[in-house]
Amino acid sequence: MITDSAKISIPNIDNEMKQQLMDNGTIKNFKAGDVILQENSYIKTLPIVLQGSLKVMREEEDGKEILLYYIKAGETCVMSFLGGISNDKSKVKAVVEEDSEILLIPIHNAQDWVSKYPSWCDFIFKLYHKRFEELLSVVNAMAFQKIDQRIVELLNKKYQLTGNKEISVTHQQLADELGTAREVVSRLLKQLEREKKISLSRNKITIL
Amino acid sequence: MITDSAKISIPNIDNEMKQQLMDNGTIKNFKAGDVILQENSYIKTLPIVLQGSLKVMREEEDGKEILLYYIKAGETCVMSFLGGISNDKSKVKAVVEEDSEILLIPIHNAQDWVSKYPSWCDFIFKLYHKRFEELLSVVNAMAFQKIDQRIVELLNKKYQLTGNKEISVTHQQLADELGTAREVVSRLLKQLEREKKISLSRNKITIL
DNA sequence: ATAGCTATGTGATATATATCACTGACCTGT
DNA sequence: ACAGGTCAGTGATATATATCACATAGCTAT
Repeated sequence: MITDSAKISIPNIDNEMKQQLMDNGTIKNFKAGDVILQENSYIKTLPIVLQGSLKVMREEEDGKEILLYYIKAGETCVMSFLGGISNDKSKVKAVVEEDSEILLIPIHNAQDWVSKYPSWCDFIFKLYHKRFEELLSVVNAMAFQKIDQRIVELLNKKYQLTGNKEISVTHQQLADELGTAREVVSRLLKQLEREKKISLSRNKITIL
Repeated sequence: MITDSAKISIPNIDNEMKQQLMDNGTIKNFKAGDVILQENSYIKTLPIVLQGSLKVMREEEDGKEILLYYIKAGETCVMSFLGGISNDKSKVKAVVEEDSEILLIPIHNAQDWVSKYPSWCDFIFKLYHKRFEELLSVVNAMAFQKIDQRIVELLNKKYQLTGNKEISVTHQQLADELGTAREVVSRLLKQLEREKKISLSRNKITIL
């Protein structure tokens, strides 16, 4: 399958590598809300985000969940990488955040390339490291910060993702991503509005 | 510097690789409590634990901290790996848990070997993955579990580390590792003792 | 325009954990 | 055996968050 080379823009990936990605991968389009990777499912492909973004969540049986990090354009899901190789079931859920175009690479290719192409190996290592630091900051937030600070940081992350100060999200969604209750989020958001840091309307929060 | 080959037992590391480790590494001994890696310090060596164990903590400025995971014999600190390469300051603190013998590898060697020796690359990737999952379980614990459950799991981890049901630890240490207060731990331990799950004495907790 | 749905606002109350204040128990060095 | 330190036990209280219960607001389809 031949895909459009122009679409693949990954930092520090050389042309030979890019050719491999094009020859072996398949491009698919997804809509916001689509689930790319289910918790406890087996992993057969490595998703590389070409456009849009995914969010990766950890989920508890009872439906409670918490946001781990976002996967942006030019990045991939490291959990899929070694998880796929060791034939693990996925321990996380990946959901499309913004409408996305995703390049799916068979997991065995992704593995082979590590020893063949230094730029690929480097790409994977750098991402592992980035995710590791992001997870660390989740741990940090949960251990040392109160929920109001965490809400502010989450809103800022969403702003950075899209560059838009108008964030389309419900209180329930924020509560889910923070692993808390909707009422808690509503109250704290109201407080932030009183402090003139944000303004609230239905399905939308605007950063001031 | 030539070190004793017999001491180096790392799963799936071949002899050529082992020779490299011996030729380029230095063995040092540390006592329980020694700090191997300070938060915010630069990283110049990759520590491989030959005997004993380390614990890796995340620390907040005000002295509050939380346990991330243990590094056991035959393992290394992945945070040091790419952190060292990108010349990052360490975001974690590593403390010797049990008296340890540690092989220190210059960080540039560790990096070079990734492309030269597939077994080394594999070793590093597998560890990244393992740590990733451990961090995930820390996130999980903090998000979804109450402190009493977390104490029980921490005691079990410590038991698995040494194989000894008598655990030498103070309530303060447990509180630090869980990121909570000593009184909270004392009360919950007392409760566990009433339930006949453990028995308490000064500096020691015995799992029943 | 109405019905029905989803999202939000908010009081009341429950619970887990954090903090403060103090006591006594145990250990170590002299 | 005593002094001074560290460790553990525990009441009282404060705080953050979770849960329950309900009211109202805004959107959507007919």
